[in-house]
Amino acid sequence: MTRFVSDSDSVRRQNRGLVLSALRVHGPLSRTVLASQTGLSHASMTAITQDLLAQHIVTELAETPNSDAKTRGRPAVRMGFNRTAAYAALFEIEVSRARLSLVDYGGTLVDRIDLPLAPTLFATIAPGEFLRERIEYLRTRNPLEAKTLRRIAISVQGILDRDGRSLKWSPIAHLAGTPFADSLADAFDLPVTLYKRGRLLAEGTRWLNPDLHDASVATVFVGSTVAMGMTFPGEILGRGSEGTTEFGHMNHTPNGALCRCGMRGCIEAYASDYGVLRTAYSVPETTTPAPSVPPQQYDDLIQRAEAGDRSATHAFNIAGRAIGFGLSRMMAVFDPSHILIVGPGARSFELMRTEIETALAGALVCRVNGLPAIVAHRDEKEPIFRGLMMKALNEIDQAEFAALPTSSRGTERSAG
Amino acid sequence: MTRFVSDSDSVRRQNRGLVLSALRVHGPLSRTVLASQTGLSHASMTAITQDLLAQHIVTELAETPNSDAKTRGRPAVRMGFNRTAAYAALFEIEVSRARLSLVDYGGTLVDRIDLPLAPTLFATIAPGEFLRERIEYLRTRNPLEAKTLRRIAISVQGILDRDGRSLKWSPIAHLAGTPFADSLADAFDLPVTLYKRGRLLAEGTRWLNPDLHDASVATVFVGSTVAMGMTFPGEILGRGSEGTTEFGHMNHTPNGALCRCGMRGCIEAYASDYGVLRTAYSVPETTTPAPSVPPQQYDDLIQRAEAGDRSATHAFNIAGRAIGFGLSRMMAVFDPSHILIVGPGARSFELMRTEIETALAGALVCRVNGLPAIVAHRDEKEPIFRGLMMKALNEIDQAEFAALPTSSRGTERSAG
DNA sequence: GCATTATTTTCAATGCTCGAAAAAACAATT
DNA sequence: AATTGTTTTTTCGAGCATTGAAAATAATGC
Repeated sequence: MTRFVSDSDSVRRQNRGLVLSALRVHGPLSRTVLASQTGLSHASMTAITQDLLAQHIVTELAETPNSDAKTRGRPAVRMGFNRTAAYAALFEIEVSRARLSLVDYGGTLVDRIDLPLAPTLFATIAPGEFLRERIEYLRTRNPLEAKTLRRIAISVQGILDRDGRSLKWSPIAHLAGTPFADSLADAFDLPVTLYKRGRLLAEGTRWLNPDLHDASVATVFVGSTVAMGMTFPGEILGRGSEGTTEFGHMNHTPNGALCRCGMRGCIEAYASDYGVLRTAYSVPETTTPAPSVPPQQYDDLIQRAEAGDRSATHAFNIAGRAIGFGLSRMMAVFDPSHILIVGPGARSFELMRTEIETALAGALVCRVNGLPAIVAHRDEKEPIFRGLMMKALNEIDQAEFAALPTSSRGTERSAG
Repeated sequence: MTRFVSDSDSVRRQNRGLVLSALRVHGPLSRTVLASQTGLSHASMTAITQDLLAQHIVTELAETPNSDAKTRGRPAVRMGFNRTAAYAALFEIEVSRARLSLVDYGGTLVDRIDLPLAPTLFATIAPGEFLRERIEYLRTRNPLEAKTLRRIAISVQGILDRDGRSLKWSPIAHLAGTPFADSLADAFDLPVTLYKRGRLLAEGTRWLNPDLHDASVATVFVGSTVAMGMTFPGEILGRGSEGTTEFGHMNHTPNGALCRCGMRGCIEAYASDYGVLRTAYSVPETTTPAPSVPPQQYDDLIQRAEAGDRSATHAFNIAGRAIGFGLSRMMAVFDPSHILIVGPGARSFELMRTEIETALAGALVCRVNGLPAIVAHRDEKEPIFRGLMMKALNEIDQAEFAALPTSSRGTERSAG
């Protein structure tokens, strides 16, 4: 069932959620602005903010005695998140590194731990155990915040099962198949959620780039892997597995180059760092890819190609072709208005551009709707973190705080 | 904005919609069953059905004096749609034929007109004009029903614009670019909605096959074209353009066989009737496809292949390969639990099965999640009609009848 | 005719929203 | 210093849809 009975409870949840959502998107707002943004009446706005204040979810901002913009009338009091209302622990797990961050309800970083990840690590210690220890450490280092820790959110790479409770496959060694999310949930008695990295990248990029809010966007990561997330117009944050793809492992050429995943002909096998290097150095396509490539080596190749080196430019042409046909094929199913190329490979975008656009031009959807706008952004770390944090905080907003019952307004109503 | 303010109005709309939806899915139900199906209380059920009865949207069924199943207690009175509450005109436009049906609110066919469509027709007469005349004719032939005609729904082939108001491209000659939906809406002052045929096929198949309700399904049409629609678990009917694809025009082979759409290497160019015939008769891939293929010719080829004819089986292998790799590539974006092959080409499914499954087995998603269940269904006309009808009736349910205000219950409340 | 049983309705309470009017808080003017 | 104007925020009563519990209804079985 997707649709449920609606009653006064769901009305309250919906409208409180609307208010928290508006604050999440726009930052601190006055009641009047909040009313017009959400579409609620001023009367309801008063009632809702009174509740949120009483429950210490938001606070009235002590406005700076800002003399530069004096306006007439009663001054607006802006409401902002009470940063101590909740905390979230955010884990970003990648192939060779991990990072654990503690953020407050307002979205400010409180503490952070960086962890290198040896490929053999999870063969030695159970992932759940390892993560539990790190979070425990973070909690002892921040005892005050630990008390109101409300959620653990984890960014992972690979294929999640339908419930999103564990990985069915992952490029991160020895991680798939272990029930680390559930063991963390048990250990800390907190909700734990897994998110696919490529999808967080897409949603995070949009948070950092509000123009993309009314667009449909395919955000492609190009680097040590190839991944893609989709975002749809209007929706602030997709629910469930919406927007996740296995783009990097879409077939490009039947029986083609060997991919790290073990299959043959994946886009990643041509367009990721190891794929491009393999082509450039004429290593046979069926050679098993190394677990990781030194960033320096990849950068050097880009520089060589930019300088005009034949085998290097050829390799990027092949990569662009793979990405281009992949996008062209994806567009038969999802037709975005914008395509973003993000990650280390974005630096080589101009080297791939012609091949990508040529491939796209061969798609009927593109002939009919025109080419989508294609833009490259270098940095991927910031949007991934932002996406993960926004997911976690939004979950607290909607699933926990919006659902809270009224703090018994109007106690002395008995008289009449 | 996707989310809106919730108030008592939206509560009523939601819950009335829930009731109408339950009746649409399960047929006539008693108030008690309706209450447990929707999750609403018996008290609310009484209120809602009273309104629906007063507004002549549903009627109490005069139960047949069914003596075989005597039960104790007050007998349940089942509620069913009032068939005269509304009527919908349904147009199915295809490349060489069109069909106009008049259905009542209960889903019963009232009248139907079949129309052959010459390829030059819409060059002679504006599509909007042609459709208007046919509907006008249907209305004069059914004057009583014409009075409560509430909606016109049209099944088309091709690419719709983002609002779904017109076709940006269509295999139906001279149809794209004409604002026939809007001119019909003006002429009759009624809502007119366009739906993509491949998507209706997917949704209609699910209405006829309730097992598929909790599954994610890719429904592939194989015949004079190749098309695909997606349905998602739980959702009764997808909204907007959800579930539409251009699967038939997904690229299979760069610079490959010429497709009817003018592009090269589309799946359709290999797997549709003209594609298979072209391969079987070794016609060059770059030969312009005929506008349509006699069904007999296609059937003959299937029979020859079934009999073991080499060039015929080869052609179906090529077709299966195109469909298989298309599905494998689609699964990087949408990963269904079931794949349905529907249409004339479904008869040749066994000839394509090995190639399809081999291609799917090469996808990482399939290695991880297992192969989806693949089933063939011959008939496509019934599910398309059913899908179109259900779309139209569901729109009347939700957008019109669920949104109706209360018929002022409890007039004499002033006393107290 | 009366007990039993399942369905449906009635009733009072609850909780949310909303429009209109009032109150509050400040700037500008007299 | 008091008054007026402006904008924000709160208060108040009305309206509406939901709900649980109790009552009414309509049949069967004995």
